[in-house]
Amino acid sequence: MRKAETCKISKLAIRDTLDVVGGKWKLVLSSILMSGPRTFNALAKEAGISPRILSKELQELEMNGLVSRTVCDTKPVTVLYAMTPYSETLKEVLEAMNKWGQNHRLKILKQQ
Amino acid sequence: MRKAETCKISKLAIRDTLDVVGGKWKLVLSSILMSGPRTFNALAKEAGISPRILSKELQELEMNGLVSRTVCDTKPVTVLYAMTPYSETLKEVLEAMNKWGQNHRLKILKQQ
DNA sequence: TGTAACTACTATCCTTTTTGTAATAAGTAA
DNA sequence: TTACTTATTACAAAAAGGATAGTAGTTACA
Repeated sequence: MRKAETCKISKLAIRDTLDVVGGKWKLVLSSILMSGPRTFNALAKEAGISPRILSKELQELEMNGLVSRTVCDTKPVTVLYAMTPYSETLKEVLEAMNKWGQNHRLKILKQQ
Repeated sequence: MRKAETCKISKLAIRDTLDVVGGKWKLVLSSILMSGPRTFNALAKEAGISPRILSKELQELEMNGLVSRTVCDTKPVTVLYAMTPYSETLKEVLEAMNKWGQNHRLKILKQQ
C-alpha cells in the first residue's frame, strides 16, 4: 500500500475514534470506570460533571457498547455503570493519553 | 499509592492531554504530518479544513511545540509545517487511536 | 503598465454544537 | 413530609466550527 493511502486510512480511523470517544468527557468517564463500577451520583461527583451532561454521555457510551448499565434492587434504586468487554479495547488509548498527559505536565513544570 | 489516587492522577492526565490535543482537528492534523511535512494549502486540502480553522489549530499546536513552521525561500513563499521531536511523543496516542478506529469500523460493519 | 495567479493567511459574519444552571419528575422509605 | 436515588426538561451561555471574501507579497505574462 502506498504511503498516501496509509495516511488516508489513519486519518479516517482517527476521525472514527474521535466520533465515538471525542469531546470533553467520554475518555475521562472511561478512565474513571477503568478502576471499577460507579453509581450515577458517584460518577457525577468524581468527574465534576452536571447530571444533564453525564446522562447524555453515558447514553452515548452505552449505545456504542462502551459502558454497561445495571439497575440494582436497592432502596432507593441505584444504577451501576461499568466498563464492558468491548471497552477493554480502549485501554491502550487511555493508557497512551494518561502517559502523555503526565509527561506533558512534567515538561511544562520544567519550563518554569 | 492508593487506587483512588491513581484514578485521580489518570483523570487529570487525560484532561491535560485533551486540553492540548482535544477537539476535532489537532490529532487529525498531527496524523497527517506524521507522514511528512506539508504546506498550508496541502494540509487544508488533505484534511478538508477551512483556512481560518487551520491557521488557528496550527498556531495552537506550534505554541505547544507539537508542530514546526518553516518559511521556505521559494517564489511565491511557501510555509512548511512538520512534526517536531516533541510531537514524536504523540505517536503512541495516534497509533492507539488509529488502531482502535480501524477495529471499531470493522465491528460496526460486522453488525450489519 | 496592468492584470492575473499563486502563496499564506486574516476578518467578518453566522450556524451549530457543547456545556452549564436550575428546576423537576418518579419511585420508595423513614 | 422529607430525603434520597436516577434521571429529564427548559432555558441560557459559551465554545467550536464553517463559509466567504479579502489582504499582502511576489511572479509571470500580455
